[in-house]
Amino acid sequence: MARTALTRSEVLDAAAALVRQHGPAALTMRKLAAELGTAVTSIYWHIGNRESLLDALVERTVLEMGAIAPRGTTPVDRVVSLARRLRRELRARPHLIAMVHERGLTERMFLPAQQALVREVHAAGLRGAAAADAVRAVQFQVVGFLLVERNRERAPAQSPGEGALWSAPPPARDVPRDAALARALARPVDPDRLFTTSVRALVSALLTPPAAVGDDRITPSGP
Amino acid sequence: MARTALTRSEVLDAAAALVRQHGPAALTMRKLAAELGTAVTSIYWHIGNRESLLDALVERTVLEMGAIAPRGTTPVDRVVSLARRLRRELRARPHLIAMVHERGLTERMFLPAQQALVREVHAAGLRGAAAADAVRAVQFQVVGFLLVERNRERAPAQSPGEGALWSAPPPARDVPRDAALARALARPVDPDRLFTTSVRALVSALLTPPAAVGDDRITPSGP
DNA sequence: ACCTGAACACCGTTCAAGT
DNA sequence: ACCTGAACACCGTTCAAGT
Repeated sequence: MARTALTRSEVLDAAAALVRQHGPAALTMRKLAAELGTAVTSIYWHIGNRESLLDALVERTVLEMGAIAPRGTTPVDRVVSLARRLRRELRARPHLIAMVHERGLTERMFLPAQQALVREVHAAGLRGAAAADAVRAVQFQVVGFLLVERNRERAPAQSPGEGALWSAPPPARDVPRDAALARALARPVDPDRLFTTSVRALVSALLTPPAAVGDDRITPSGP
Repeated sequence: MARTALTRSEVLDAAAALVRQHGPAALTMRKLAAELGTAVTSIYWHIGNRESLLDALVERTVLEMGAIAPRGTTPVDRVVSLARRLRRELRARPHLIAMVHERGLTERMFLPAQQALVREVHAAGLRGAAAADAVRAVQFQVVGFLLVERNRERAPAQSPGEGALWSAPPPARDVPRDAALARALARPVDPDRLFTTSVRALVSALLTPPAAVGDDRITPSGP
């Protein structure tokens, strides 16, 4: 009995520790109370129910996600560097990022990064709606890649995986027989490389003006 | 008492219905048993525990996800059409897709689509490792976009959202003041349009070799 | 082979009662 | 203002027992 007064942030710290080590499922109110040396119900007084506890945890993570500075000289390089640093930051907090995602707050967490993107896209000469499109395309691309990547890491060995399927002869009739391609697809993905390649392709297509060599693109009209 | 013999697929049907309507959290063994008119423990005999029930449900969804045929004439158009049809298919099954994702099976679910991509990328003239890179870049892009989109839909009105932040003057010093851009970013995202724009940008950057204007593509006979 | 109820060990949450 | 234990309504899972 008679421990020092329980504080909200103390509860959050303990909860964050539990989540960090064993994932959000391991965070039960009773375990948390035991960890803190209090009665379960004290937590309710300070934070409310489990849901708002998780919300508070997520809120914290979002705030910790500060602004990021780009590097490089060309606009494409700078945007790519932004994307890569974002990716590194997020990969350091897998569980909490997942919880941010589950709560639909991923976008908000990315707002500082969005502002940096706006700066670079503007510097590249894009204006108005076209600039906004470019910013959002990159943002979706980066966040999306991270989610896919997280997904893949959780299930490292799937069966049948790409490897098994592509080292055998292609099952569908009209899939071309390209040995080098099949070999490449049978190898595991190198996320670093794929990420950089993808972002660079997207960004250079978005930032370089169409150059108008007899191209058919005018304004995209809705389908 | 005395209902017709319980079958595995009957259990799965009932479970799928529960998930479809109220999400996976609403799928409790007791509710499911009540729905089926059996004892809770009968389910254990047929399927095992809750986890393997969910696994079976996910397995089913993956199998339901058949191959998809591309449309259009140019390689870029055909790849974009593949991406768009994939997106439509997946958006029809939000809860189950989320469960597939949680189990790290998203990649496997996309294997048929991957084969279609290989076909198109090959037809566009890419070979070997470069072709594999292109296929994977597109695949990650599509899956990633879907995950981000799902995330956004779950939290339609975030505060402070992009809107609030961009309709006020930019908080960071060196964020450029571009009224049209700010207005565009304050408007809600149009996912259809953004998706098509992004995929098209990525694909055209990946498929068009840096030079070469006069090349003819090598035919696929497309439906 | 299939199904059952009882029991166990866990949950989150509420509430009246303490200080 | 802060903390408590008891109690409630839910879980998933096991198991011995039925047919």
